Amino acid sequence: MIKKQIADNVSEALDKLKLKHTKEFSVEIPNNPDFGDYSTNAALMLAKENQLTPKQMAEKLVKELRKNKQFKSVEIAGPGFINFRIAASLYQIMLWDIHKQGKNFGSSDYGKGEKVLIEFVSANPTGPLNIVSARAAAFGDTLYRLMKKVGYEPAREYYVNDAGNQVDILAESLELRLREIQGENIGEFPYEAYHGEYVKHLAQKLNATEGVRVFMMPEKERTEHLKEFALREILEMQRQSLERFDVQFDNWVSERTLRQEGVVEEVLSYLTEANCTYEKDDAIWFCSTKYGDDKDRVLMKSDGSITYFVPDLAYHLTKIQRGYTKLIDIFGPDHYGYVPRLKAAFRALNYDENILEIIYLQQVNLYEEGERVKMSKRAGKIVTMDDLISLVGKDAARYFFIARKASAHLNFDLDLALQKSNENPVYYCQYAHARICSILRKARQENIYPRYFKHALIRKLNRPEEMALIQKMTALPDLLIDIVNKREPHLLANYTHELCALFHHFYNRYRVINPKRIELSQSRLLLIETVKHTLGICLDLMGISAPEKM
RNA sequence: GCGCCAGUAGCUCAGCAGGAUAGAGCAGCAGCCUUCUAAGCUGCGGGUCAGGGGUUCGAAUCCCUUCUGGCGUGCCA
Repeated sequence: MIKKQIADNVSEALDKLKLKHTKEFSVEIPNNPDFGDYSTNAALMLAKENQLTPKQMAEKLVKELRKNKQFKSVEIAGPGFINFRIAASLYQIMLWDIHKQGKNFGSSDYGKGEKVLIEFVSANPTGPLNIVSARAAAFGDTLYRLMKKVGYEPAREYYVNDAGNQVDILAESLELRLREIQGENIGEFPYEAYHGEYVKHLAQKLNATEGVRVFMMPEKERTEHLKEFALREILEMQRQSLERFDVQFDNWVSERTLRQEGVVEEVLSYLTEANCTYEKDDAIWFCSTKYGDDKDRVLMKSDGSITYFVPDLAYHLTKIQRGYTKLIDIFGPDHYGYVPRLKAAFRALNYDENILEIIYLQQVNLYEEGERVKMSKRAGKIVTMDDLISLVGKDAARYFFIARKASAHLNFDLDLALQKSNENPVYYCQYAHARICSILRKARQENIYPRYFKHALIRKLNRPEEMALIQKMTALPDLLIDIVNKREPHLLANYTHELCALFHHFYNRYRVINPKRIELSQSRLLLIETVKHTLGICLDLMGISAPEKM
């Protein structure tokens, strides 16, 4: 809010002084408070084009800018930075403005209602969700919340790969376990099959309800039946895990359904019409090399079955047909090699490939007693999303996942998370919120309320710690837009932590409630209530609860 | 081999569309509860921003290069 105002002030000053300004300059909050509340590099950036030295340039600007009463001071520093100190009165007005906005603070129409489809998690329906899925869930959901906040119309979608090879293997695994339960000697459990305990549980459940009846069906029917059962159960399991994580999807799209609707044939015909398929070695290929991929890709295998790529491409095309103008896919690191062919297909079919945006999440490594935990899905030896939530709780897990940027590997120390102590930074933020609530409760008991706006009242606020809190809060609306543009929700975690730090400093320095100084108390209550709203907004965007008490 | 991601304090990581003295948490040491929540605060120590070149008023940030680690490179999904 204030940044933009200052930038406008500088532009006005430049116009008045008839100085050129073709290059962009920035307004920043300096890390060193000695350099003021805000600072601009305008003189450094624009000196050259005006044939002045940065210092001369800065002097002219400063003279003009000092006429503005919102600035307590405007100084030149270093090689030609212009440093501003903001008058307390401006901060006071800002505070009131933020307070009035309540839960809407930070909301904007920046996205102009653009329809964005965020696809994430989309794990194979062959087992419980793992840690990477948990990371994807936290990341995708927070991105969704952020985009909504700044005026996009986003939707969350989960693509269910319920038609491929893997599901067949799942059905076979289930059948073997079922035979085992019924006393049959199945020999050694096949290497490729799913070894996880959950398959046994599913088999037990099926055995309890249907028993040997399963084996009275003809083989084909039986396989279908087992598949249906396993898919239903596992999807429900995944849905519940996500719910525990406070992640909901607007839409679950089934690959099988898509196939039944004939999209596979449709896509193949599109690609054929576009003249980019050919036959070789009994298979049908897509010449993706022509469109930037590093090798051609098989569409239909020599056994007549279709590759994963075809229905997935079809699925992406339905997103466009459904009116989305931005498609964001959140992928794990194992999909790197996959994206060029998807982009190639977009190009081949004359869609703007820039509609499709991929965010790669790097892998998550778990550490236990300083050792990396080795996991193997095949062997059924994995730490699941549910395990993690049970272990560290939803709030902590979400915070951990969001606090690291997507492109960085994430080392998750289980011992540390297990300790459930103050080592976990999420408590730091939640504690600030609970603390504020506690003060507000106390104030109510003493019949002191923050509600009423009076100039005399907010003018009581002038301490550096108070100004710092207000300054931090005013930065939120721009920050949210910046975060969305960069697709980097971890910046929100940083911000939240910083805001809380400012509050804890303030708290330790000053008393809020002081019956002898009612107006000061009221003004500080107004301040901390505003911090509470702001903090609540941040936590909510991350899907972390904001406790009233701890 | 090629591609992607990473290398910043003892550990985990911020900072990177160039900006002033590189930050936080944890770990270590020393303090702060008769007053609104000590899951907090204050102070101290801790760095060749992997190495080397370059671009410029200025580089952790941009370019080139070397080294190290991870991942990817299926007629799997």
